Amino acid sequence: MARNAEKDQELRKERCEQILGAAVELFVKKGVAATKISDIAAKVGISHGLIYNYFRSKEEIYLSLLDMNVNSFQWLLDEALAEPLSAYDKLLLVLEKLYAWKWEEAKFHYLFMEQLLVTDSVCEELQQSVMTKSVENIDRLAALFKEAQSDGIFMDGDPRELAFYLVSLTHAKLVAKSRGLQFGQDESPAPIIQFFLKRT
Amino acid sequence: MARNAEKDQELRKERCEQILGAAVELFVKKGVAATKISDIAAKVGISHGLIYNYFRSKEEIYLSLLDMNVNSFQWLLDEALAEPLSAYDKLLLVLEKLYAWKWEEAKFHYLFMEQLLVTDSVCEELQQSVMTKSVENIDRLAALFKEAQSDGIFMDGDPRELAFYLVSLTHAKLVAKSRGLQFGQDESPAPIIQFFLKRT
Amino acid sequence: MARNAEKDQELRKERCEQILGAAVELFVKKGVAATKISDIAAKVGISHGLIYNYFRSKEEIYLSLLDMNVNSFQWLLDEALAEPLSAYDKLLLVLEKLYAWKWEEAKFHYLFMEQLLVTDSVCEELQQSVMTKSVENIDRLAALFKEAQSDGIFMDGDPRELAFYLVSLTHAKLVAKSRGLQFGQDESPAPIIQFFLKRT
Amino acid sequence: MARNAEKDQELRKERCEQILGAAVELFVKKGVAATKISDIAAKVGISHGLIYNYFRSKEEIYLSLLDMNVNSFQWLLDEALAEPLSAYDKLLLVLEKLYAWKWEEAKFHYLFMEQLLVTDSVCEELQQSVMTKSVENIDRLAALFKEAQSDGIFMDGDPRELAFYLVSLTHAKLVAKSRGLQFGQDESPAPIIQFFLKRT
DNA sequence: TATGAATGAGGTTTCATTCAT
DNA sequence: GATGAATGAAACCTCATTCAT
Repeated sequence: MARNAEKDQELRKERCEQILGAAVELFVKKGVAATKISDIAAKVGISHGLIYNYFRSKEEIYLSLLDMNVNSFQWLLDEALAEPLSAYDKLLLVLEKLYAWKWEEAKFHYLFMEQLLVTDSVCEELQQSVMTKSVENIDRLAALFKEAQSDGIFMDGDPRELAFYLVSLTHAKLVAKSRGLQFGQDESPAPIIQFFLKRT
Repeated sequence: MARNAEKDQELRKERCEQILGAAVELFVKKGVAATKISDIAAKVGISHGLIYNYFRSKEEIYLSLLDMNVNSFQWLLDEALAEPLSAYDKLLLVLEKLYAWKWEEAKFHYLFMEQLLVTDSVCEELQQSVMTKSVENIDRLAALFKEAQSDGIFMDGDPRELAFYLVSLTHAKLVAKSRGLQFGQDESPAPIIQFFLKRT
Repeated sequence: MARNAEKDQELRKERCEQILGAAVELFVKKGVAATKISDIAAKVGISHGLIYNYFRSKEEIYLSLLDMNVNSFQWLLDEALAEPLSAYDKLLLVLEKLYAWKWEEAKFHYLFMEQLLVTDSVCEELQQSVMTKSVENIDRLAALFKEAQSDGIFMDGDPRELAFYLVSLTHAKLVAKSRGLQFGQDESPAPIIQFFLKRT
Repeated sequence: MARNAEKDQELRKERCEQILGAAVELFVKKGVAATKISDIAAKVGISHGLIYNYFRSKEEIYLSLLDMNVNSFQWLLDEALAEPLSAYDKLLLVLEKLYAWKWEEAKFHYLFMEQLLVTDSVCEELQQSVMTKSVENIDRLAALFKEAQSDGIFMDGDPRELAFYLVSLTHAKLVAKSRGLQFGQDESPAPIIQFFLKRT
């Protein structure tokens, strides 16, 4: 009995993840409004009605993804910052972790970050909550930049601005990769760091 | 009695522009699918029915914007390249022109460039035509980078990759600006060029 | 002044006829509901707005046509019956006159007769009035048939039924002709009469 | 848990038939353009949205009916021709079968036959396909007429023309019946054949 | 749990009609 | 008289969501 219930829970969680995975892919490709519940269901291979056993609405799927995504970025930072490394190496680590994200996750993150403040598609309170976390994340990145600047290896400039550019460039590299417009030979995002090195 | 035909034509063109202006703003803010024809009409201050005197469908509005936008970028490059300047200064000029775009136009351009290859929302032939132009544009930018590299002042690297990053960074600066997250003090995009300077 | 007013009246009448002519053609070809006011205007070569200087509504155009058409059939019968001919020859004359109608007029007449009783597209009172005339017309034709039967040359049978068949066959011949499916060699509808001759 | 797949399929087919039945009735009564999807839905007793679970558009409903109808006429001929009867008796059988059609089906057939060549409402290819079948059908009827003529009992004349008249007269009798304008006493369409008998 | 028929709010689009010019 | 921009009611169609099975 308990075993079954436990197993059920696991299956349930797996289904949820399948649904979210399909959804993020479609949301990124076509936009939230243009993605139909039945598209998601078809991608997972279930009937559209079944989606509602796992999520109350399309909105809820979107909000789940949003939340997961911001938290995911937060964890990524947590992990990198916890390492006993120099600021420069921590930044490198962040880059690599970001770059290792599934493309859709990364894209979703970026699109979402961009649209958060302009859009009225997200309810106020959530917007606040996610925005807060988002700004916190940027600030922690900025703190890293500041540290790397005082180490004398990074270029001058507003650390928050530079942090934002780092995310943008990583995103651009991901976009290029996803397009098959692979520039350069290497799979690593490390060269992006070079943009921020001090000129003599 | 017929009205003044010439004036009519002018008014018609003006209405088209009003509609396109409202549309690009909303498309950028909420996405094409989430933008209602009646939203556009309301923004212009006309009835939804009137939109259809000027465009056959929402799709046609989108395609018009697409075409205008790619051409607009092309013209921008044409103008900058025609100047009797060094590669570096031409790049600076491109940056300034890009930055002087209306925010929505720039955003639309970027979003579109990103989604062009991933999406199936644009009909094949148009996609081809716009894609061709888009790639041409990047290539012309890349040629400028190459020139600046051989002048010895720019960093090494695939010129097309760098060109893509230039556009991305400009876009990022625009996004930041539109958010009111103005980093730094200056309105000029010139500092972006510094990212690409050679390190010693 | 008076001259001008008179001339104006004439021009006005001409325009009305142009409009009605275009309308009947389109109504027959595509049905009333599928015919747009702007279709009619385009066929006449005027702007759609101008139609409303001559008719209050699309409905009014339809009703005008209806009225004209029923009256036209009535006149046709009046003329044929007024001739000093045998019943048989009068019928022949009716046939020829019917056949000489413009195709659209004939088609409109037939379609209308068919639909009158089944449809709810025509307001009650008009339906009554036109129906009355229509039945009168059939009855006068039937009287002719009866006369021809008592002359001993026509087949037996309910005269009204036979009269209805006469109209149907004429219509069928017109349809065939309009299709370019001309059967037989002759342009005359006279052979139709032979269907009704007595067998020995 | 999935429901019984077979039963589902059956229910689905039934719904389709309900919809088509309601549609043909309304199309015949008011014309395709004047028939609203919600009219059809209301007649079936379902919501308008449900129609689109079974047909992609109003056009598709119309095309389905068209196809069914032409095929239905073809089958009717097949059956009659397969009987070991004289040409005359086969014609009689065709008449009876035609007359036994549901009124709407017959009316639709006739209206459609009439409008096929005049209209531009049907897409070219389908028009070709249906037209071909339609002409084939008329030709097979005509062959019967020819046979009956050589048996010496039928009047002279182009067999295709006579075949077309046969259909027209049957249709006229059906119209008369549907109107409650029952002429004569009998329910049988047989007397129509007498029109085509040879005169001495 | 799983399905897909069913609903209906809401979007897109059409077009009869009006009206300023 | 003549035009065509403008309106808005009403049609078509979509799709999130519910629910019987």
